[in-house]
Amino acid sequence: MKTSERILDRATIAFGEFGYDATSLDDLARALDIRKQSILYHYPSKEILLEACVTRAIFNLSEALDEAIRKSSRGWERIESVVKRVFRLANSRPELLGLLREVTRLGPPVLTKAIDGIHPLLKGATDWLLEEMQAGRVRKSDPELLVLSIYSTVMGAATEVKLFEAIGETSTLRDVALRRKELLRFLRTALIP
Amino acid sequence: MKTSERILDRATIAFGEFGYDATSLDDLARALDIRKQSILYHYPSKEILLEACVTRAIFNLSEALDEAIRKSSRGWERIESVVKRVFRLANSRPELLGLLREVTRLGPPVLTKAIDGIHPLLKGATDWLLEEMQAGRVRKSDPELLVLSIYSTVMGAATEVKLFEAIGETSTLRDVALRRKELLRFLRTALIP
DNA sequence: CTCTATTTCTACCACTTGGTAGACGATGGT
DNA sequence: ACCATCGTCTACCAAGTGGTAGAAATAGAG
Repeated sequence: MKTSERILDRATIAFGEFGYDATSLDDLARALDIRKQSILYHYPSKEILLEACVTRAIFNLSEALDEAIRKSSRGWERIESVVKRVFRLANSRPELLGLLREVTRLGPPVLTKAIDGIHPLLKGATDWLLEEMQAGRVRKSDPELLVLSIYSTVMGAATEVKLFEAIGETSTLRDVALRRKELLRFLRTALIP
Repeated sequence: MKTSERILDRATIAFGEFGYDATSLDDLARALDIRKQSILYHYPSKEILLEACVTRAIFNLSEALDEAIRKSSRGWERIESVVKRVFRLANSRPELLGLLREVTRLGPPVLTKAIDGIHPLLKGATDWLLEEMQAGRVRKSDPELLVLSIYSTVMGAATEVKLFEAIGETSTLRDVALRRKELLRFLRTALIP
């Protein structure tokens, strides 16, 4: 595989899992068994590397969500499909969601760029929700706030696995599935009239 | 005020807002206009300082929630009272919730200690929810998972102000109140039969 | 005032950080 | 065979990291 891609993969995992500040270029280089200066050849600074990770992560995320959206088009089915896809993603590539959360923590300027990438997704979601509300398939309320509510709920449930583990909740596949089911019920009663 | 308290205040804000790794002892000392070694006199290491911050933050949090709980005892009223209190806290002392989130990100060993402190709160909440479910005042479901769902929902809504701002949502007091109202409606329809 | 304990300071230190400069080697086109 | 481009390397560096040692200041008790 191309070195630049390997760096991006590893950096995304490290930034998403341990955080930007806690990950040094030396750490990355060691993990990749190359020299730090090779990283800096492909990505001239740590921040540029971060931006590259974020851009690609958002692209991957959009892909996954688009796929989930295409699967079903209306009402609860689509919401369910999206939530399930996010959970699958949280399981198969936790670093993607982790990175996203990390970015909101870091604030501008990375956050600003990230938002630009996510904005179409949010816009699409609010527009769709509005339609569904008007068609009476979703309880009426402010669609924009609703999207954010759902976002933080799903994000929280999907990413706070570490917390659950520390509390004593186990995290086998079945447990995660159970939480997903519970969350879906929670969302469904809140959203569907 | 006692120096050790001043250090604790400032460190809690810094750790909660910018993160543990991004905050150096030199930064803290500068902000407090004392020398780094004075910090290390009161708290022999950075990690010990963090633990002290977390312990106190959790104590403050427990206090606030206990107060909210005492205000009303049953059904939706109590949930509403607690959520409102959390939002007030997120507004008046955002660093407390920020620190809590930071700790879940950092993982053990700090997280382990933090959980010990939070556990009674969670236990109280699940027990109470179970009672309410049996009394038919709250929709029946797994109380433990429900607490975690509510936790991440409220936490998300309360802390992701930065994200909202970056998206373009303004964050005046009125806007926050609006989001709170929306969240309460969301919770209410999901929880109350 | 003096003794003692507490607190804050100056002066360092070993180590890590992100980043620069430039040598060395591979690869492919002419 | 030659050269140019690309990629990786070694060798450094200035700034910042958490932390130690011990000197100076401060303050309360006798």
